[in-house]
Amino acid sequence: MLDLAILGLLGEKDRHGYEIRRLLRDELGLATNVSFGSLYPALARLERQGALEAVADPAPAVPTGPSTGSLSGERATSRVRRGRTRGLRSRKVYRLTETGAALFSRLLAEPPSQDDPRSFSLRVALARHLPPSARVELLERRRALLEGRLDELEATAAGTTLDGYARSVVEHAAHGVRSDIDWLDGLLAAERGTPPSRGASVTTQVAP
Amino acid sequence: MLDLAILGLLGEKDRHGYEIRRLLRDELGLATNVSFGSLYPALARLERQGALEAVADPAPAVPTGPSTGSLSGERATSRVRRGRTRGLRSRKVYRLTETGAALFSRLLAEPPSQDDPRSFSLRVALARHLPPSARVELLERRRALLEGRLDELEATAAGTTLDGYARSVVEHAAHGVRSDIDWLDGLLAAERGTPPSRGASVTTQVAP
DNA sequence: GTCATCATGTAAGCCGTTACATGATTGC
DNA sequence: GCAATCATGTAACGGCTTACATGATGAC
Repeated sequence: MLDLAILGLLGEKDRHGYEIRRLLRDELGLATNVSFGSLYPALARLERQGALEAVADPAPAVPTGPSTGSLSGERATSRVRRGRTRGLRSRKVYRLTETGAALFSRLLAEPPSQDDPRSFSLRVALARHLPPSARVELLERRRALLEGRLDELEATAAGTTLDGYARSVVEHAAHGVRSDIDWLDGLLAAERGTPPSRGASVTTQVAP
Repeated sequence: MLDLAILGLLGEKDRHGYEIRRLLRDELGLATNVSFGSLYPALARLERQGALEAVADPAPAVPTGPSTGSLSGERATSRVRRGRTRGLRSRKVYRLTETGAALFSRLLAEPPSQDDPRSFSLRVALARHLPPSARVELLERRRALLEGRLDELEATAAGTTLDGYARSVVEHAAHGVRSDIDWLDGLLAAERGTPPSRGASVTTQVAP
């Protein structure tokens, strides 16, 4: 999970750990901040595995390239390089290697863990890196799973053993699942180029 | 989390582990089955702590008594005792002790972990055991938390850096949070004896 | 007599957390 | 010069999962 998210973020551009943490929170859906105690070890591990490599700092100045985003990088570099001799406890910027890119594809393609909805959401958030057929399969698998869960929830709600509070919880859960299914249907419709219906458009237009 | 759920279930009546697992799934909202590897150790631990005690077995057959409680225990014992000499690997039925009941109240009252929505849902499902003021506080705290989360999500969605898929994920998440808030508002209204509005009633009437 | 289901448990390990420790940069 | 914030890391631990091992019961 974390690995996949990190790799995905690093696919866009080189970044350092602290920045990744912020992006994890508000670029991808991961509501809560990942803790450092899990982020840094993950980065270290990925580096050991050869999926990432530390690039002393991004953009060794010298604007020889047409680089995008290098400007800020350059400034950062010069700042660090110029820095106090004590240096080295500054940002550590990582770059995705080819091995890492391959790992990313592999992780992204593998089925999300049944539980932990974040595993699924993350894959959708990164869906642009997936071939269209894989996208549809991802969405449809999830849809089937939710359909099953909805049945269970409705069966439970039909039972008579529940008191008001417990029943309300179950009914609200069922409502949430229905809403998820509707969302997936919207995404699937967009995926197939079939606008769901004129007038009532899906909340988001997904196509590039 | 698990402890609280177990204690809650055992508060109603004596049960054995396997049964608890089933109830965890479809009586309380806990969608997915708890694994044995986590359930049985939890039961053992609670027993060691004196929160539970094993009562050889409750009542198989022999409808001699109107018994609630101890009588059935005796009968159960007899079945197990009578059993194949190899016995003893049969069901192990637990009863909630007073210590356990106290522990239950304590756990139920303490604030749910911010993450893991199940922690909150579980408390709502068991809300009948909570004094009304605690119920309202539980719901309002959650409401405030969700309100904050919604702001964050909307801010993220407003950002321009997201591609279609990521944006859709964030927007759907925001929708879910709004739906949760509406649900809480319904529960709070019911809690205060103020029916939300005529015509559009809440999905569930919570009052006894 | 054998298969499915009910029932209890142990062992290893994953994935994350909190708490702690440290250093660098910026603004006042 | 000091505080806030940015930044990286380690240590200990927690809760849950999977996989494994075992036994009892009932149906056919």
